[in-house]
Amino acid sequence: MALRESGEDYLESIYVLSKHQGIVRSIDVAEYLGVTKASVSKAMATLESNGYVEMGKRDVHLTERGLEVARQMWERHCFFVGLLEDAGVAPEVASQEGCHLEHCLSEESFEKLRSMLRRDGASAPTMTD
Amino acid sequence: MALRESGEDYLESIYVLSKHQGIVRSIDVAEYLGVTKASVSKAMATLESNGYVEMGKRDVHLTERGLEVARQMWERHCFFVGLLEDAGVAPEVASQEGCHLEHCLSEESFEKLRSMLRRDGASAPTMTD
DNA sequence: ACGTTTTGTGAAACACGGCTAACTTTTAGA
DNA sequence: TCTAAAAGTTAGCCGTGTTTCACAAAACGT
Repeated sequence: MALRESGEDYLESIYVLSKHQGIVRSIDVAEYLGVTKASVSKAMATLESNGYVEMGKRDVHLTERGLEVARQMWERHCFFVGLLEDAGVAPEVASQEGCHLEHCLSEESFEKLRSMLRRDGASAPTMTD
Repeated sequence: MALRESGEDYLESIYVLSKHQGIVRSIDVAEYLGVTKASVSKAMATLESNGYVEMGKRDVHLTERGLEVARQMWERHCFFVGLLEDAGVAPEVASQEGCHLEHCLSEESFEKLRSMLRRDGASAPTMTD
């Protein structure tokens, strides 16, 4: 089953939160994304059944497969946010809009765009990979 | 009521088709977007009730309000498609992915991005405004 | 160790945007 | 002009992703 935009967002947020916290719980994801814990619960069930995450008693973590997607999304996020910030967009707006841009391109297209614009990892929005 | 991505796509396609044809019918929009005429019918009803289009006996046309949105979307479409093509993405892929990119940014952010990348109207994908 | 608070889940509902199927209306050809 | 094809509408369904509300299960402080 193909991953949708919201699924990618969930994976990405688990990835980002795990860098801050180590252990990530559903409630953390809910707060980070601004959705209810019921939404996270439902989403995690789907992601788990598709092999993107594993759920322990009181934590969620990415599988190898989920990690790959999450890293890619985060990379794109950083790229687009940096690009927008360089263009003069306010960080908060850039971050918000980058969240949508990051889901629009295929792997190949993204790589081509990044090569052309070669932003050389400048200004990761919050932290580095 | 705020316009969603699909609403913007409908307006944009009416705009593009009207430049080819003059008169645009629901069926033309359906074929252009690859959806059923039932979907167009439903969408047009919503767009009309929100003042974006007006429906004659056998045509649909944009209101001033709808035209403004449509032109903006088309402008962005051309920008992103051109950008991707310059990056080496195949025209067909670029066009498809541009369709999604065009909905991600606010007016302000788009203008800033365009200023920075200054692509000077090069290579409008199909026709000019 | 017990009760309170926090966290997670399940059921039911909703919005959205598509679809099919059946129907009506319009257009247009013989 | 009349009938067949094309175009449009309506009703009902589906999948996705939310929500709220009620409840279950852990975790934690005293």
